[in-house]
Amino acid sequence: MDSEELRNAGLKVTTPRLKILTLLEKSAERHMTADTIYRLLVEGGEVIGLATVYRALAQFEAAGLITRHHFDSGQTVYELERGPHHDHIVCIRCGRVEEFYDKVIEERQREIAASLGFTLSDHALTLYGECNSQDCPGRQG
Amino acid sequence: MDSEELRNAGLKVTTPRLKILTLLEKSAERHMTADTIYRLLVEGGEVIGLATVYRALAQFEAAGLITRHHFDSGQTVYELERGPHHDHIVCIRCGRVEEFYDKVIEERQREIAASLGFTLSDHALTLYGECNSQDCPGRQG
DNA sequence: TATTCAAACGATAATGATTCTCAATATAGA
DNA sequence: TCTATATTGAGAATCATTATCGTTTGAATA
Ligand SMILES: [Mn+2]
Ligand SMILES: [Mn+2]
Ligand SMILES: [Zn+2]
Ligand SMILES: [Zn+2]
Repeated sequence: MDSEELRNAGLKVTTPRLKILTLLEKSAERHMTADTIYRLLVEGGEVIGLATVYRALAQFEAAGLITRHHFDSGQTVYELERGPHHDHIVCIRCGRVEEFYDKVIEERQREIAASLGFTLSDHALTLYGECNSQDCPGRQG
Repeated sequence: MDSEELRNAGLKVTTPRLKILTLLEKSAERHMTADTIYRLLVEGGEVIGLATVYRALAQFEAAGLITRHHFDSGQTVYELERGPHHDHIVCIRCGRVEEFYDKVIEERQREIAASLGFTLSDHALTLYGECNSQDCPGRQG
């Protein structure tokens, strides 16, 4: 249950936190902005403040429950930390986000950091391009 | 001369643009925020507006004279487009930025995009870690 | 060289995302 | 159930960036 996750993370089990966590789990879109989360909850009839959403997301991230990404769109997007690490490719036309993991790239990153005298602690890799989805506007066809 | 660069880029040769371009060329730090550029110019006795700096940087970028990066620090940083493409590693303690280019990673990116049905147009890769610089605060020793 | 006018400028207001403040409320433990 | 404390929601504040607007300037032309 979500209450468990919050307790394990050292966070009090509160109604707003449960609402947000549940939304993150059930939503079809894995990558969402704070405002999107806020809006979805409000549209769903919930009473919650935008500041609370931001606060909860910051706490979830500190607890390792979620990760945040800065795609070029400007806003920060959040996603539930489930499964192994991965990076992203974003369609510059329709915004679709796909995930990938590449062992070779991950290894090279470690080697590069080491060769430059850095102790690697994190990385951000995002690819941008045009997708071939049937729903993507601007597809030649 | 810098005037040449502006003309070739299809931009009028104006005093503010020359000041900014010259600063970008002469500054020891290759990666700077708009505000840093503005402040350095003002401190140097120049009269210029922050809005003008932002405008000029946007035009320079559109003209391919500079590139912009979004490191996790929040603000956008700009750098003169000189030499070949490269990515960055940033020290999370002192903010030092080093550049690198890795052929293997670049190739893998193309392959990954293709395998996911994307036409790759750009990418952003930034590594984060702790550097071993003598000047880096928090170094053990 | 003087004239002209669209482009560019600088000051400042506006915007959008995120964070802070604070009085009211809810949680976890006694 | 009672209490101390953490959390909440509304709205103000902040920070980076962009838009507005009256004035100035670059560069083409007379
Ligand atoms: Mn993801
Ligand atoms: Mn660089
Ligand atoms: Zn698409
Ligand atoms: Zn350092």
